[in-house]
Amino acid sequence: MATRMQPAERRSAIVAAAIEVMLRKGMAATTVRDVAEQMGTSSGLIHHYFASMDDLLAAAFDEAASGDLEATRLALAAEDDPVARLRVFFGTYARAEQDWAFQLWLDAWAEAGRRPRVQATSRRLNVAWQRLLEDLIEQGVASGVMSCPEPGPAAWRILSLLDGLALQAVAHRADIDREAVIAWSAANAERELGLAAGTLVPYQRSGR
Amino acid sequence: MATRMQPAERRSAIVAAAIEVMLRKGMAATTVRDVAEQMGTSSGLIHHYFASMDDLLAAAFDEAASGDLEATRLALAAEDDPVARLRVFFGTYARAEQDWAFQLWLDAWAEAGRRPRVQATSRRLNVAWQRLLEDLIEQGVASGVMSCPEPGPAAWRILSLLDGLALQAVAHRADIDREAVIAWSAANAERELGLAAGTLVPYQRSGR
DNA sequence: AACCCTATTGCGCACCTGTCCAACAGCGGT
DNA sequence: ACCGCTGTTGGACAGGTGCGCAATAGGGTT
Repeated sequence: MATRMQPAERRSAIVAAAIEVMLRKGMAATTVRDVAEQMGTSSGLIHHYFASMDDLLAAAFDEAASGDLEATRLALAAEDDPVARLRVFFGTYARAEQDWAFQLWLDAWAEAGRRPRVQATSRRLNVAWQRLLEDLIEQGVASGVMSCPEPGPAAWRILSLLDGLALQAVAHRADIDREAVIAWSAANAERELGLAAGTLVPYQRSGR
Repeated sequence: MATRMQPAERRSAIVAAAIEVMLRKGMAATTVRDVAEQMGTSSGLIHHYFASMDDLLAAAFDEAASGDLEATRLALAAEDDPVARLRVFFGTYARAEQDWAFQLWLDAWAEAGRRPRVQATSRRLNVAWQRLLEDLIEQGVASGVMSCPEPGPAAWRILSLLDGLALQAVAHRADIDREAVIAWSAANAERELGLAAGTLVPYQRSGR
């Protein structure tokens, strides 16, 4: 019998195991028994903590994705200048979306139709990312270093671009020059926000 | 007993039924029995024409997605001027990705990990779209109306942007001003290709 | 009209899924 | 040392899955 744990610890242990399995097999293929085996416990235990599979998957996705969001928030707080913050945002967002992370988002979007709580979680986090960038832009506008008539739609467009690039990177499994991609999307954002070229990414590449 | 059909007809009837079900329930939730019921025949019949479920889903996705590709090719052929063609491309691509179509692509990408043939089909079509746009750009450059140092990456970036916008539209179920989105992405492409502002979309909106 | 070929049937098989639950076991308080 | 609360077990259960196969039926040919 597996050693008894405090409810809070056990709960997060289950979530951690679920994340592990999701990354290995994909969200749709993750089963109760897989998670139990990953933890080395019985399958019944999982339903003692989570009312349904939808619950568990939502919690696991939340944990995995919220981590990136918090990491970005933390990195942002370390900077004072709005432009420097924006620069950090591009760096961490692009890194957060790489490899496994974006595949998880894809799974969540596809699964959203069948799993209400996964859908709710995905939507909530999506909005949080947009709000984060929107606030960043508004700070920049307020301090006069940026100009942007509609921070909301602008944030939304910039995120769309980043997501689209991540999507293409996953769709073609081909290796992609991530640095060039970041540079291009940053250059795009510079135009969008009325910043001078090279402000966000000093090391411009060959492409326009 | 369902009326006997010619192999070719029956095969495409099965594919049509599969598409119907996929659109209604999502690719992952589409089962052999669902498709059979949709056709009003027995489930065994499906395996008489398709070796595996992977096969069937790939064929159905291929049929559904290739349709949009061909429609765009056809619309393109009706124009002579490279710029006019590009304008048509933006209109039809944005329309092709709306509603159900993009959800299908999402399903395909998420399912790709578990279904080899779906993965192969998705990749092939993805490349075809990029090639189509790349050729378009090269024609424009050759005739001197566009300037673009790297047509390949440029096409890839433009498609990323369009896909990202569609992604956000699906993720937020919120209604989105599609015309404004098209206008913005077209304006972006104008910069990318050295075209004058308003060349691709005459009716510019409020946003930058 | 007889016949053959094959499209079509409908069920069986083995396996997997989420969920539930009675029994069990170990830790904390008495 | 005892005992009760509850974390944990492991299997039962009903349903669903892709796939295979012997039997059937119906259209085209002779």
